Amino acid sequence: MKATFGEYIRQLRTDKGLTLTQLASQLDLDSANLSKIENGKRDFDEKRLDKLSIAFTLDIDELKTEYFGDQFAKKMYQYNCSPETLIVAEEKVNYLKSINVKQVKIDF
Amino acid sequence: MKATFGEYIRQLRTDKGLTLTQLASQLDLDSANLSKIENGKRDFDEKRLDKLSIAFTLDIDELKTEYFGDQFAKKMYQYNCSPETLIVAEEKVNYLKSINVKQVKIDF
DNA sequence: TTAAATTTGTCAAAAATTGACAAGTAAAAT
DNA sequence: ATTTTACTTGTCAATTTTTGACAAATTTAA
Repeated sequence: MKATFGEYIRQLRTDKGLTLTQLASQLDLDSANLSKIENGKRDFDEKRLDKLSIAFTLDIDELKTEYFGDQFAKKMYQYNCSPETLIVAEEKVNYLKSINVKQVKIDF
Repeated sequence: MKATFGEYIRQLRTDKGLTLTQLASQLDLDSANLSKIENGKRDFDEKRLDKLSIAFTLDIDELKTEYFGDQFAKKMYQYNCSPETLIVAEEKVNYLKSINVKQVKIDF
């Protein structure tokens, strides 16, 4: 899956033979705005990820991976970030987890 | 460098023997807000990255790497994203670059 | 114990995102 | 051909989020 998140949704939708209006209603969204989302002119709101996963019986974690991967990619592209950014991100996630573990251990 | 972006700034600042007020003024920022940034209670605004790079004679690209790496890590931690997210992000950056190249070639 | 440095709370202003609708174009069905 | 359906685009007020600013602690160190 290399496409943008918008292209991904469009693929899912057309594969299932749904119109914008049909899917939009399942997502509690205006069809005009869904069109913009699919065309990369608006962001998909993360609070609708669960509805999207239900609409297409997708695993929510895979969906989050697609969604946040897309978000990060857009930022990196926009700001011309080096690939190193992602390695740093990985280190920092681990760092955050490690200090949280400490916190939890201290708290109890 | 595993620390958060806030911890990173604090390190730079104290190493140079600057007070919050002194650095804040270089960044055109309130010292109270800089304190919050260092303590992870507010976000550093990306529009000040250039001022930060000047204040500490840092390479702007390294700084961006730290900054966006931190942003991504926070999101991933917050939403409990799988490490796979970063791989997807990398693929999608390449995808965005590839379609942009096409565009450019078509445009001229 | 006084002064400087840092932290925390609050809130209005500014900025960004969202929802909604109107008006357009494109595609298809009749 | 023309009507209907699907999709796209533009706009804007409303909501939400972020920011700047200041007052009032608390902590640290002279």
